[in-house]
Amino acid sequence: MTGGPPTGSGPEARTAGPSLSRRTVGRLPVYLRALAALAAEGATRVSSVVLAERTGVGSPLVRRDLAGLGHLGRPGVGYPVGALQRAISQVLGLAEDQPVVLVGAGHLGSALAGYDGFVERGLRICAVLDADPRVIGQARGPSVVRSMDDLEDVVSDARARLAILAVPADAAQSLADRLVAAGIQGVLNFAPVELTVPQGVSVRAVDLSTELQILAFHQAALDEE
Amino acid sequence: MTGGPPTGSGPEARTAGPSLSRRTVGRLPVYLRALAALAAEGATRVSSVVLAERTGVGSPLVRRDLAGLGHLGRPGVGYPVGALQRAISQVLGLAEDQPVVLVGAGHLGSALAGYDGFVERGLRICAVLDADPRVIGQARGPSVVRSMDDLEDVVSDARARLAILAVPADAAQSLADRLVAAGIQGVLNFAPVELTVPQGVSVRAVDLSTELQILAFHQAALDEE
DNA sequence: GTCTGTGAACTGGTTCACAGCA
DNA sequence: TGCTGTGAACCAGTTCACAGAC
Repeated sequence: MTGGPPTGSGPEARTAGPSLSRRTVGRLPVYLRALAALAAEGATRVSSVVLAERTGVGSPLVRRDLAGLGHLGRPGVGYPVGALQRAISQVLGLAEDQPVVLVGAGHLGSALAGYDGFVERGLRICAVLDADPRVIGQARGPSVVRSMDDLEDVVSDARARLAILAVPADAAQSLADRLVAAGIQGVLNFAPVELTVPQGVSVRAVDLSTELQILAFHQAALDEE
Repeated sequence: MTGGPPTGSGPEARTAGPSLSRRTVGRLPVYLRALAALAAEGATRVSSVVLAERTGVGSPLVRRDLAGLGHLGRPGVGYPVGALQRAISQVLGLAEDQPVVLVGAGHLGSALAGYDGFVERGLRICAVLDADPRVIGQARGPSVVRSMDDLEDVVSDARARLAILAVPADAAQSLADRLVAAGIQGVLNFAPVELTVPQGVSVRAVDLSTELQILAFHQAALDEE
């Protein structure tokens, strides 16, 4: 996980500051995933201990995180699964579907375009763009690849605020600039470069090579004993 | 991020404990990436301030992290780029190539198989496996897809310790069990489920949906002002 | 008895500020 | 003068432990 500087004033600068820390926000989607599984199993209530087991988080921390969402839990009973799902979705801004522009229709972009997990959680890929004329017009998941020239139009037509960058490293910065100029406020970057963006725009970086290297360390550490 | 308990006694329990903290290890690959770029530009020395600018990390922290690798920096001069690259690769266990087994040859697996970034940093995909008979025998990057039945053979033949799981959620846990039984010590998991593994095995999770949801929060937070 | 929410203690990680080497 | 390495101060985040609701 890299993630760079989240770029944007601290979470405490908000009205009636719910004071959800960076780290807490990072765990909310994890809870959401576990809650979806519990709901599918028919559970209607869940305790902090069960949620801890399902997520690997530690029950005191689960309680502290969830307490920040408002008084949803009932002592002696637990948390209502449905209400908790709604509360987390609300806080994450996923109460209604959020359009996402996917830039890059290579292998990785194609994988993302076809990923079911997004739409289930309020994220909808509203367009797929690529610069290669040979792939324009082809289907990628439910979308059809459009020309990179349409970037600005696509962003403003869909009123998208989130974008995924799945392009080669050398194209990433200039595309990020165009996305931001078009109104994008959050970029999920898969290119192995550090993006520079203005204040108020947030970037999260997923560098596959970085993740593997971190794993390699643990393995190397094991050896050394 | 998730990643579960790094499983294994603390980093300080090692011989001549270099005491690299979890967070520091997570930043080392980021430095490595910046150093590769600097080397490509012909730089032979770099200061903590420049490295900070290139990575977004903050120069005091860069110095503290690098100090943990041994006395590589020269006051008034900076750090030698090549030596720093070697030192980090060494610590990460990437001094010589590390074989990685890729499980799953769907869209995501195919993207990973063709990703150049791995081999440049000491990670080599040594085999690609899939359960679907229709894709067995097809090329994925430089590899040919083999049957999932070969999993145990592939792991032991290559003496692989690292694996990437890019399979549907419902297949992930049982494949993880097989990988671990075959000798894998680190798993990079792309399936949106929490894996359970024995002590001594480390897991890092990359959940694409989770990343986007975190971004969505920042964007939602902006609105609220 | 069970389980939440939270003050208080604690841990680890980051920044500061500066001593010392080139 | 420029820059590293590091003790000391600082801060965020986590765990502990328990009061109080059910």
